[in-house]
Amino acid sequence: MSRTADPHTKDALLRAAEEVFAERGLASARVEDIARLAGVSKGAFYLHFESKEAALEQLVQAFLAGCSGFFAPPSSYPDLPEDPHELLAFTAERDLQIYEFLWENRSIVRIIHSCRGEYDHLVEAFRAEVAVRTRAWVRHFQEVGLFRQDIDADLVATLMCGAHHELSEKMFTSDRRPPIAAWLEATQSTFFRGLGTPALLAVAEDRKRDRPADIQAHANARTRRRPAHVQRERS
Amino acid sequence: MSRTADPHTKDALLRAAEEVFAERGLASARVEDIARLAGVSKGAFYLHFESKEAALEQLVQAFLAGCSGFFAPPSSYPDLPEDPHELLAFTAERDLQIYEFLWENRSIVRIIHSCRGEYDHLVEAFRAEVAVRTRAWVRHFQEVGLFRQDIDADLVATLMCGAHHELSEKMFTSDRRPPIAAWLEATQSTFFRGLGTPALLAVAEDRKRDRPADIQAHANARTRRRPAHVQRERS
Amino acid sequence: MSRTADPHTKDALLRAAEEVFAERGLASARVEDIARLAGVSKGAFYLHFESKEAALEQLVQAFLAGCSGFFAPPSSYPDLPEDPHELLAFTAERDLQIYEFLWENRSIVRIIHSCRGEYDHLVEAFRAEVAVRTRAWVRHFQEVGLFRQDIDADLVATLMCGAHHELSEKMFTSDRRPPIAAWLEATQSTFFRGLGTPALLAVAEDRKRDRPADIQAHANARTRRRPAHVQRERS
Amino acid sequence: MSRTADPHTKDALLRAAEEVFAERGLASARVEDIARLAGVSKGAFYLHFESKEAALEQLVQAFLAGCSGFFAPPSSYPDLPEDPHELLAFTAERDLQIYEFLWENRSIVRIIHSCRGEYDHLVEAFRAEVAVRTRAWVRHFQEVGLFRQDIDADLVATLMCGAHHELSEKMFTSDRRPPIAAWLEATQSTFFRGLGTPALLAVAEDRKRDRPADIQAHANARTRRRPAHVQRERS
DNA sequence: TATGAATGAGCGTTCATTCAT
DNA sequence: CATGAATGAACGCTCATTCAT
Repeated sequence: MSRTADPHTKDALLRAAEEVFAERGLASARVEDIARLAGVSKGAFYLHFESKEAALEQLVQAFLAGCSGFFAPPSSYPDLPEDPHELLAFTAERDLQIYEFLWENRSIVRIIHSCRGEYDHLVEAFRAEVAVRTRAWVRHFQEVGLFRQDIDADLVATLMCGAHHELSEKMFTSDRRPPIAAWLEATQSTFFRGLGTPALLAVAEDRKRDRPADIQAHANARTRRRPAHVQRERS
Repeated sequence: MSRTADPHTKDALLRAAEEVFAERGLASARVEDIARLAGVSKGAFYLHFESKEAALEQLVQAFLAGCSGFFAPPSSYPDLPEDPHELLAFTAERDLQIYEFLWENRSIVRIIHSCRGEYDHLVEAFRAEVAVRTRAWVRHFQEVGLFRQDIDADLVATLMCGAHHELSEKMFTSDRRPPIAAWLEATQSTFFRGLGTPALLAVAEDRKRDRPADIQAHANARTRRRPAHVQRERS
Repeated sequence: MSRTADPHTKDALLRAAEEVFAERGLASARVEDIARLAGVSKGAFYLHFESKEAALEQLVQAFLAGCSGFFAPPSSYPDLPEDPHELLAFTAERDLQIYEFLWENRSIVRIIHSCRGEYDHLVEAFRAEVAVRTRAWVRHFQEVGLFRQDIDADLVATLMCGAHHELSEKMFTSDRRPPIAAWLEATQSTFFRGLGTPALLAVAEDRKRDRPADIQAHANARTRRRPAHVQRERS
Repeated sequence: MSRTADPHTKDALLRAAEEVFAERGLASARVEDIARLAGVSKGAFYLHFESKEAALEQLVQAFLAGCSGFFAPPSSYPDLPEDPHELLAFTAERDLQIYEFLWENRSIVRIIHSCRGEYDHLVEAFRAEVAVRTRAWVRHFQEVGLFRQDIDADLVATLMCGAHHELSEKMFTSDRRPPIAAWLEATQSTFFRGLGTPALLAVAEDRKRDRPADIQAHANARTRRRPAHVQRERS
């Protein structure tokens, strides 16, 4: 009976906000630009969001929720494989998924990277959580005898986060999809050598022999973009 | 040639700008705040700077020039030691100096980290240059047989830049000076193991034996704050 | 002639408008609030009223029409009693009815009192009319020898209007019904003494002796709310 | 040394605000209009006032302060004359001064009269205070035997406030100065008859004989416009 | 040089009104 | 008739920049 809401509008606004925020920064992103890019009026923006900040928050939180889903701490996997082979396979696959997700959400990642100053409360907790989880994984690897005992888990987590942070940024410098699998391979190799025990290196060596560089086979493992309500099928 | 302006004013404005930019972000830093903090009027600001952006630019470029001085590519050192021991000592000392400089200039570093969006042209070139120089050093280490041949210098430079980037940020999370030398020690150890040849590891092992943890001896090596043209004489 | 609209809707909208206007003032009353309070949509509001102002106008005019009905000039009563006793009884009863009506419509009265500035064209004519009619009554009382000849009917009408205006506002300061009859008694007494001839005072004295404070007998004389065209049948 | 503030600006803005508020009502008065009328820019307005409301508040409070000065309660006059003749002369003079002041500040009075709804907190206290002081005067007249004992001081104060309220509004309906003294004469006469004891009436009669209508002699007693911070000498 | 009052473009937000359903 | 999403003109306020002193 009523005029039905154009289901496109809110999504279009979110996408437009994503783009404008990523392009112009948060403070200088203009609501008018977002609305124009979404093809609606400024008023329509305020029909869907309390404020400019609220739109950013929705954007960021949807992304963060997605991230969290991919990057849980080891304690949250009751059936985490004990076998080193399988554990490495598991983490490798998880990293691929994460990078896939980051690639899909590269606009938001850029926004988040620029969330310094007034808006960083939105991501500070997230950054801290990522550091904590990374450290938890480092410790887990120490406990199962794959990382050396003489490393400082906290510092190492910092280095790994930074390296991945930079690597993921490198992904976004061009619009072409980078060879994620190869990058991860090299990154893992570096950190495994840098932090691993002889046991880890042996297993890694085994794995390399098993997978003769067929590592591109994941490219179809489409992860959803905005996981919840905003599907983005893309057959 | 009349009496020149109070040389204190411009300097005070730069310091104030540094603080306000770091505190409030670039877009929401107000010229009025900068002027007030410097103890001068808004008008005085415009006697010294074309615009808010110009002040930022001067600030950033003075810092970048300082950075460049510390972090030259290997080709610019005609007398770079060939002896691995000395080379490692040289790079270790250089890294200490860089971190010292970063710590001294932590406000600007924070600003630069937030230079996304509208202002990133100011630092993009710098980031790229850092990456290029890091890669040059990686290649140099490969050439002298200290880093493995099978690593991708470009990717590895990315990882190292990212790790150091994050590590330097970690420096700024508190206002207390962190144990820089220990951090660098651990970082170098990780990357040396991750990327080095057996030759490098042997040398590193030697060095560790030689320096029985006296690594705090640098704490007084005050580097000047704004190295180049921004001297703050008027003693 | 199709089925007419739900007659409840327009009425509900008028009631809601009355409440919202009275509560928030005219300029800051929002159509959306009115519609929500009436339990209909914003669109429905515009099915019944041209604009926000039109709704106000209907509201005010319905009230003014009601007022006019109660407070006609003496010339419009062909059978106005000539006997002073009866005339005083008539005007006393009329005043009670007016105050009763004002009490019933206190929301609108409050709105009207705030109708300065942009909307006062709606009530200016009414105010003027009230003044004119009051003056006509003053003159009538002069003609029948109850008010003194040496008073300025115009000025006196102003004073009386103002006094009643304030008195009626005093009614609305609390939500409890005030002792209207006593108030009117005292008010009439003051003005009768202030303006009346000895003849009037004698009659007033008589009347006071006749009515031994039975003045609350009117409290059940419910006058209808919106008297004229806005009847709320649909019983 | 600095560019000195145009002393005209703030005053011009206050006067302009007075006019625009009086003309358009508070809610729909546009800052831009005020600034334009004052001959300055919108920004200049905010240089002098925190907000639109703040300007109104300054305007109103300066006026209220002036009013209070003129209309103190009897208790604040230690040397209030006991002689009825002199007391009446005193109050008559005071009323003239008040009306003079109201006439000078008629724009603000109009604004205040329209201060219903969102802004009435500014004047509610004032209205209440006026009522309280009026009642105090009524009681004083009762105590000195000039007003009858059987009147309700509270109600009577309401009537008098209302009458004067309306009378003062009548002043503003045209731009020509009304015969204030004559109006007050008639008003006092009405209320003295309505409320006074025979003693008061006798004194009033005396006074009327003494002053053969020379009542316009006050017209040059210019009271200053904005009394507060702008002087209040007039010993 | 230095000041700070003045400017005015710009932006976030509101809300009366329209219109597709 | 009814709905409520969409529109867009306002308007309050901010702040970089100018300029008279």
